Amino acid sequence: MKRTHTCNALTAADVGSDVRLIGWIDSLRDHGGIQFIDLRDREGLTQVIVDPTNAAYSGQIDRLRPESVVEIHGRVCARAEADINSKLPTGGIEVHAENLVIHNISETPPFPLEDEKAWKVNEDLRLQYRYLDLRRPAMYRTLRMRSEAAKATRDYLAENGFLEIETPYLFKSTPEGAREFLVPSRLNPGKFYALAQSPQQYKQMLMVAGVERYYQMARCFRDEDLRADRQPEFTQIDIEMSFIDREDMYALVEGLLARMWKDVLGVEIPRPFPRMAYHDAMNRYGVDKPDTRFDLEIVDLGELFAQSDFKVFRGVLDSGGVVKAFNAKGLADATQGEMRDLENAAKSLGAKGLAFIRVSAEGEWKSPILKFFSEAEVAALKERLAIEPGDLVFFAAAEWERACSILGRIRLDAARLLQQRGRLSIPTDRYNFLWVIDFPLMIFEEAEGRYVAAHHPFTAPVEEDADLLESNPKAVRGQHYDCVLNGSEIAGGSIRIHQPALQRKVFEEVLKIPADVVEERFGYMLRSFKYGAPPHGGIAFGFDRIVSILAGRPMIRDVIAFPKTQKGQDLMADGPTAVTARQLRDVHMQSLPIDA
RNA sequence: GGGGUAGUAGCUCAGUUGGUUAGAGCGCCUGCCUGUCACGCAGGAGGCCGCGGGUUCAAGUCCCGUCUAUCCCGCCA
Repeated sequence: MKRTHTCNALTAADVGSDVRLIGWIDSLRDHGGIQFIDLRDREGLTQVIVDPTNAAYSGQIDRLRPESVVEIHGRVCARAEADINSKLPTGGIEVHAENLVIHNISETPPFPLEDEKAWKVNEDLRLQYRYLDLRRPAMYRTLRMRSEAAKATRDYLAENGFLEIETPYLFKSTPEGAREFLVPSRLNPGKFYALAQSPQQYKQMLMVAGVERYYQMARCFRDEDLRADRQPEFTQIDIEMSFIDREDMYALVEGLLARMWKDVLGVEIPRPFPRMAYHDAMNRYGVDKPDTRFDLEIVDLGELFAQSDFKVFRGVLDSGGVVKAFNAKGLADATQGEMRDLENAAKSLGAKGLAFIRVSAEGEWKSPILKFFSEAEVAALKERLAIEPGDLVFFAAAEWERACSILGRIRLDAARLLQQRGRLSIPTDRYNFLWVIDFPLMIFEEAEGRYVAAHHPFTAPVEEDADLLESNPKAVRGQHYDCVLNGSEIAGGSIRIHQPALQRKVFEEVLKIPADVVEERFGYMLRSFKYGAPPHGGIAFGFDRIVSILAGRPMIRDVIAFPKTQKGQDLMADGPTAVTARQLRDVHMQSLPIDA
């Protein structure tokens, strides 16, 4: 080994020993007659004393630059009392260099590598030089947390009898779900693989195969537009179990998350997790992944305005819609710009406008719609929404789901504004895990004029609802469950259908997929179910999202070693690229002009 | 596909109603310095103001287009 110790290892106990250290020059302080080098490796920093008169290396030290890699041979010395640096674990000692080997002189880095400065650097530059970005302690820390989270996962699942099994990334195209990355087949001219968007079908086949307990840290590929929390390739903790029901899955998952939080953060999380029905989540928080760390809950005003003279509200109610509101407590001083942003956000979700009541510090109500309310309605609003001076109340009147979504979005935006004003605190070290359950199995897709699976077509209906499959599909609840943490969906799964007849019925009669298409896409699956498919169910965790929450980073790019940009580019290696005509010919493809 | 934000020195940014030679901090280079740890001091170099077009006597600044990054909507069974 080139080193005897890491740069975080030496303490007063090592004084007098001869050591070899190797690492990067974190900083270089030249005082003329004496020079200080902070030598850095992934573990920490050690101060090295360089004597410019030392003939063993005096000819070389002028070449030293920050980020160069050097090997130091020297003796550990105690620092004088006044020179001790209490900010460093190694601050009580320093290494006096007796010899120095320069392994690599570094050019000046294109951006500062100090954590506090680097976070402000343009991300495209950091991505282009990702190997330098990752050298920063904060980035190394997230990589390490990710590794620890993966290890906790493997430890826990292995202890619970799970087998880690790899499934193919090269799968066949199943255009039912997300857009896929296509891979041309050289050996099968004109045919294509698709990169797996998830191991869903394989893991169910493993259950038919009698594996009983499967998991995998699976890479998944989806060719959809990206977001701060979405990458074209991402990692799932993919789990499937046989002979279980929903309660077994909740217990397993709660145990796994508790283990991760314990092993990575040293935090005990309370169990069992609370549960909330999808309808309650939408009604109270306006989303299916509520952040329950703060209130600002939505209130239904249907009864209040059922007989109202205010035509806008009354009309929506009469046509089957809802009227809802929530009190953004203490936000009456929202600026015009902020109100405009909120209204635009509401409009982007299909609102016609964003009605509000602003209550001044003196208690005066100001609102464009106030004149339409009766005195009784005003009094009732005040009571239902606990309206006080300084409050700002938002309304939505629309069909149920739209009204919920609009206020759900405004609720989150309002919370952010309240946070900026210091009137609402949403602790980042609070972990509100939550099960969202009782999702509808199917939703009616207006554009296609048919029902589509809300989750995926393999989800089993809740048993007592199964009779409604044909008569009233939208009333059927699925045995689907989402695990939500602080407003992020971190896992989702379901108990699956394991009887071939029911699965075929869902495909053909409910989802209206033609029989020949069902046979082509899912024929093998239906066939397998005829040979004794066990009852089974599973779940998949968004591993990148979990790690980003553990690490306290707002975007998953920060917890992926080599992420892609919003346009799917790898700025470091510079992909994707064009390929040669020869490569295309090999896979029986031809490149056409873009506008052809 | 749509909407927003940003792009000025290696990095982070300032640049007023369009007006002389485009600035600051950090970094970089040179020199000095034996106790610093974001060392200090003195001096210096460094600019296609993203790119293309337009308006104007005059554009970093105004207009149009375009590229890149980013945030959001659609999309993500």
